[in-house]
Amino acid sequence: MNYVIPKKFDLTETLDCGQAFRWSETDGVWSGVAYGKLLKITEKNDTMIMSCTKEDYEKIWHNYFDLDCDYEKIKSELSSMNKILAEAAEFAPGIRILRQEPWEALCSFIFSQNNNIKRIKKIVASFCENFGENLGCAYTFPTAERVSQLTEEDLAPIKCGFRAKYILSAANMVANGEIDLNSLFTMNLDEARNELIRIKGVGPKVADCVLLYGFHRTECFPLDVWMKRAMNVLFPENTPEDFGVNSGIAQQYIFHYSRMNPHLFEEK
DNA sequence: GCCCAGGTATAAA
DNA sequence: TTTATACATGGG
Repeated sequence: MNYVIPKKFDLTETLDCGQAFRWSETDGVWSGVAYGKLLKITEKNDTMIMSCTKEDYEKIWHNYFDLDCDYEKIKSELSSMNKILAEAAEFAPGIRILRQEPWEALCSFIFSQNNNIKRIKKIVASFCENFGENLGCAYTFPTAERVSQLTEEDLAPIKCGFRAKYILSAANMVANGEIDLNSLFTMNLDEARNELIRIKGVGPKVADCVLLYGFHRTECFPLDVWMKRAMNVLFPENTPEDFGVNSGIAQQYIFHYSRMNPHLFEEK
C-alpha cells in the first residue's frame, strides 16, 4: 500500500545529514523506522512514494517530515542574514529538520558523544536489533521501560563502550518518571536544558541536539568542536544566537555544508 | 601503533 | 570558574 505526495524535500539531504541515524538507502529507496512503523520512501518524477497508508501518513509521517513548516520562507530569512549561510542553505536546499521521537533523540545523541556518524548508526542499529520489537524486516526503537530493566552487561553486545551507563541512567530517569520528556516541548528553554543535563552523560551539546531534533526547539544551536571551528572560520562576525528562532535550522545547513566541504574551514 | 570521532565526568588548578 | 585527562570502540 502506497501513499504519494508532491516532492517537498530531498531524501538524501534530510536523512543523511547527521540529524537522524536510522535511515539507510538501497537502490534509491530509503528505509527507516519511527513511531513504531517501518517506512520505505522513494522519489519518482516530482513525487515521493511512501509505503504507508493514508492514515499513517496523516498521523505520523506528515508531522515527522515537518511538512507544515515553510522552509522556503525560513531559508530566505536566514539567507538574507548572512552570505555564507545563504551558500550553506543553497548547497543542500532540500534539508528539513525531522520531528524525531524525544526518547530516540536522547539515546541517539548520548551514543553520539566522542563518536563518528558511521559508528553511531551501527550502535543505534544494534541497540534496536537487540532490544527493540521485531517488525519482521526491521526493529522498533527500544522503549525506556525495556532499557531500564537492562544492565551494562546486557548492553555489551552493542559495543557502545562507556556510554552504556549513560543510556541506563537516561532510561531509569525516564521510566520512573524522574524526568517527564513530554514536558520539555513547552518548558522554558533554559529549564529544559537543565532538566536534560540532570541525566548522566548529557551535557550542553547533547541537550541542545535532543531539544532540536527530539522536541523541534529550533532556537537551539548545538555547539560542539566541529561547529565551533566552522563558526570561527566561516562566521567570524556571528554568534549562534544571531540566527534567532531558526538557529537550529541554520546550524543544520552549516553542519552539513561544513561536513561535505571540509576544505572550506580548515584552520591554518 | 597513532589519531580522530556531532562530549562529558571528574579531578585539579 | 576554567583547564586537563580518561573514556570504549572502530576506521583511516
